[in-house]
Amino acid sequence: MAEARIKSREEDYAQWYQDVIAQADLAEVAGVVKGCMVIKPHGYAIWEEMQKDLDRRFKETGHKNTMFPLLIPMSFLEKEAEHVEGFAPELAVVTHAGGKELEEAYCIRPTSETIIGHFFSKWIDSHRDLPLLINQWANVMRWELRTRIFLRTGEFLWQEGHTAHSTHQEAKEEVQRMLEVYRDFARDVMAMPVVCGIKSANERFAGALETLTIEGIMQDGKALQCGTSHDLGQNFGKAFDVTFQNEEGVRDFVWQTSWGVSTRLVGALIMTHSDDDGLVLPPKLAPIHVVIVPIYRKDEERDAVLEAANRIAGDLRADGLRVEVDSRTGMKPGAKYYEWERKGVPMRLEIGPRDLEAKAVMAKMRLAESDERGRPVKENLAWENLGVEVGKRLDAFQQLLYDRALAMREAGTQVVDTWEEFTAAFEGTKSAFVYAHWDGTTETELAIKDATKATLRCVPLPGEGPAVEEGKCVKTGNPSAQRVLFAKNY
RNA sequence: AGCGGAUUGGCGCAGUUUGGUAGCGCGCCUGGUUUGGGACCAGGAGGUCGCAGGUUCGAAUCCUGUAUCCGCUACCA
Repeated sequence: MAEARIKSREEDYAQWYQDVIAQADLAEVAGVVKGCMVIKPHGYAIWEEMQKDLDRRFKETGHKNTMFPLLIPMSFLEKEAEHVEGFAPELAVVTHAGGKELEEAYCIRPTSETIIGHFFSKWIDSHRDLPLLINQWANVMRWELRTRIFLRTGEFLWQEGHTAHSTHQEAKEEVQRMLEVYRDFARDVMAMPVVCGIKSANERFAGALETLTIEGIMQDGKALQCGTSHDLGQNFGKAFDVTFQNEEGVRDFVWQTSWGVSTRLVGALIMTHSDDDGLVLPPKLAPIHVVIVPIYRKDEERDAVLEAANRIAGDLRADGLRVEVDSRTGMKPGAKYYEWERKGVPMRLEIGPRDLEAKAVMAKMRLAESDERGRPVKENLAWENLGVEVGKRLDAFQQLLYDRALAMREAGTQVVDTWEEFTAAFEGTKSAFVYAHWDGTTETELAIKDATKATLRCVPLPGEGPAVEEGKCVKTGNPSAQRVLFAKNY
């Protein structure tokens, strides 16, 4: 009876991912604009929850929001050699406007370091202007060759923080601080454990001295870069002449940082928690915490049930919960159950005549155990103190998701010392988080990628990954200071 | 960008080999009966077959070009 709306993860992981997005009604490929997506209300609502939480964290760390132009003069990109080399191949360029060819072409921003650098040079004169701490919520465009919805699209939403400091030390502290904001957000809000580390020279941001990253592991063992924080040094300061006079009256270039996360996080959320029944959302990001499904036969029952459902919804909302009453007619309760489960709603309350009698509701969590007859376990909750009890269960659900994700990461993590073990971990389409010694050269990094498709995700920061010890490179046998993280990636 | 596959009502597909003017399932609309894990009956609406050329008396079907999507590769948040 149950037609397979969602391909199982085991059968076809990539198809499963697309099916979950379609069935949860999160987004769709635009089609009429190559590589671009339409984010639908349920998907956008998740992004809005992410924005709300992150925006608060950015403001708590002293940043203010801004808006810079979508279009950037082409000459701006060319001012920083590595930057233009890195981004030129994926630029969309505007050559005509107002019915005539432009004197100078604009590109649609792939990121805003250059145009922000230009304005920083206008705004900064004195050490008293520093630090300058801003953020922008924006769309950017990178003309990628292959689209994967939420993970890699031509246009995407993100935030980009840009800061300027008087010393390199202060800039480095900012880079670290914002990485920690991302890590905390991933862990505490997305229920997603991440590995914090430093990108190799080969993987770092075009124009940065150093790029810090948070790397998440997906259910298929592949890594997803979930956020980055860059130490730009004085590269953009020099390119855009961003200088200030220090306390001694000496003019110097500012030290800059930039950091960002994107709507890719929605993809990370899906591939961390969801299952073959569809989307699974952590309560802290779920647009709907609780859906109430009324059950009735006769009209009199219907009125009484709906009245109770609406009253309960009102009470729960007053407790700060996001609640929806599914009062659609002509749809059996079972059909509603499946729909809300596909959409990832963490908790469902069923209320019918029997419950009115008992002054209670039946509660079912999105990840319920099944009984011996294969039916999901439900729990009877009294009306009295319902908000408190629901809140407890949502908190427990948030924790459960984190625990599951952490267990998944542990099961998918290996410490490897031989090339045989290394290649075995990445055989065929397999992937895992593999910690192995590396000799520190780009040459070896590329040779490993060539042989196994595994990429160097990061050099773990202190406290991340296995205990630091010296060893020999898994590929070349040359000396290595510590193990680094390899995985195939999205 | 390279190689391969695809594009036919909202969705999933058949029809293409062998050219004759489009069909099925789901969904949708109306009415009725239903409603504690994906309801049923009856009636109904909806398609210039991705787009542009060409061949032909006639093209969803053959040819050329092109766009978009999917898979692998490559590039990247």
